[in-house]
Amino acid sequence: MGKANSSSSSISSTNHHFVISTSSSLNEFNNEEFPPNLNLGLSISTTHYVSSSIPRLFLSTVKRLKITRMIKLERELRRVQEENHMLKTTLDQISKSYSQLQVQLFISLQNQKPHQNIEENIMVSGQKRMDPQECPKIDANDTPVSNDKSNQEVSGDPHALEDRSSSQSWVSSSSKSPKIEEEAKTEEQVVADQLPFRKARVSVRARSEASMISDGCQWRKYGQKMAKGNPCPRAYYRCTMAVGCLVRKQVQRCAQDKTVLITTYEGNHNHPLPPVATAMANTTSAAASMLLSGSTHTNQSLTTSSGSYFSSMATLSASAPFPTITLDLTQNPNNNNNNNMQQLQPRFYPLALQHAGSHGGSYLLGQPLFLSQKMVHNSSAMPLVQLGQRNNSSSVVETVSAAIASDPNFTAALAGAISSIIGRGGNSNNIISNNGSGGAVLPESQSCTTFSKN
DNA sequence: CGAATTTGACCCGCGC
DNA sequence: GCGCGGGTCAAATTCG
Repeated sequence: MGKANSSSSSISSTNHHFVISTSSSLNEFNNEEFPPNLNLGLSISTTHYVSSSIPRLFLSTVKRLKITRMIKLERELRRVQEENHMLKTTLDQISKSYSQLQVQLFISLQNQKPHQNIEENIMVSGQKRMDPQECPKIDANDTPVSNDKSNQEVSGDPHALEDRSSSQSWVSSSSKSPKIEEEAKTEEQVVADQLPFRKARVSVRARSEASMISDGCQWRKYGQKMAKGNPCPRAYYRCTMAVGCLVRKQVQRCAQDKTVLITTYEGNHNHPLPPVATAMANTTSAAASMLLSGSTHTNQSLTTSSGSYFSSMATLSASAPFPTITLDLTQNPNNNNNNNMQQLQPRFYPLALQHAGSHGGSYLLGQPLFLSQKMVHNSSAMPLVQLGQRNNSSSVVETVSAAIASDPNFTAALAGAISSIIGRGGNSNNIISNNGSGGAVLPESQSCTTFSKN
């Protein structure tokens, strides 16, 4: 500013004091966007007193000019702050929309080959297709292992998102080949560029007597520890289906109800998964995606509509250390006053699970879908997809995609996905058999599949 | 004998 | 800085 301006400001008699306490918005403006005068005005953040030696008339004139100027600056500042606030809000919304679109895109891509055989294994969300040599063990799991769901969960969108956010450590510590490592790194970079560094987890709680529920993947135990607050030890497993697979899981019995087995998955598979696992992965990935894209909002409870099988709620926790999705399916479905639900009981289990502890002998299936969810983000409850609907043609992916597309509320998306699973009943990929009524028959023991927070 | 599991030691982050 | 707890490593052990 010119000399005149400088002098005028220096003789200001006002006690005008610019406080730029919430200057974050201002900082975002380029200097060029700022009127030169504004910069000057803001720079004068201290009170300036009048010199008594200056003629009174001149002083009042200067004072008036100064006050006028200050008022203008204040208005400008207010306007800029409001504009900045609006821009931030808009950016926020765009970011969320972008995340959701990413999920949908991924799901759509996967959906192009939804019902292929294992030989045509689909790369898990956003993951590259592996060379047969890189994943020699994959064919082994022709058994329609249901735990795919766990895998899927890990490998699905959650992977896409989680992996990107969490795989770095896994990759770096793994013994994968340089080629794989490079590819994985690329994916990670993509994710890292797109998402904040967060690590999502998806847990599965199953009511089972077995020590572990098979999920279609091959796991190797690498540790066991006693966790605080739980008399039951926690076992640590890593996926061995492919070299350098980033997925790990923890298995522990619920302290309150030892019949409930809690399996927590983390990371994305870097190899193809059995179709069933892939389908589930899509569902869980959608959940994780929503979780990750929702940022840290306040926890919210969501009660499903009365017409669906989902009587309780799912829980998504974005709180540290890891955002986790919790789906509690262990509750007794009979408590649900849904007629359809009871009709399916007690023999229909949407999620095929295999008792790993029994060496793959018997399969555990989740009880009739019984979801409990708490949503972290979006509060608006979306109408749930009726589980009673038995659209065999709709895949989990499709359902989830549609649900997410119509509303970001994950609860609904998950509900739709699971409902489609039920609807498919005796999918060839499932171990469970179709009893003709669209439900899967559960042999012997019953288990609940639950996604829970660790 | 090789692969998988067990288990104590170690590392790291976090709270006090 | 120290202790605690979660997670991982790796040698020892077990299993097929």
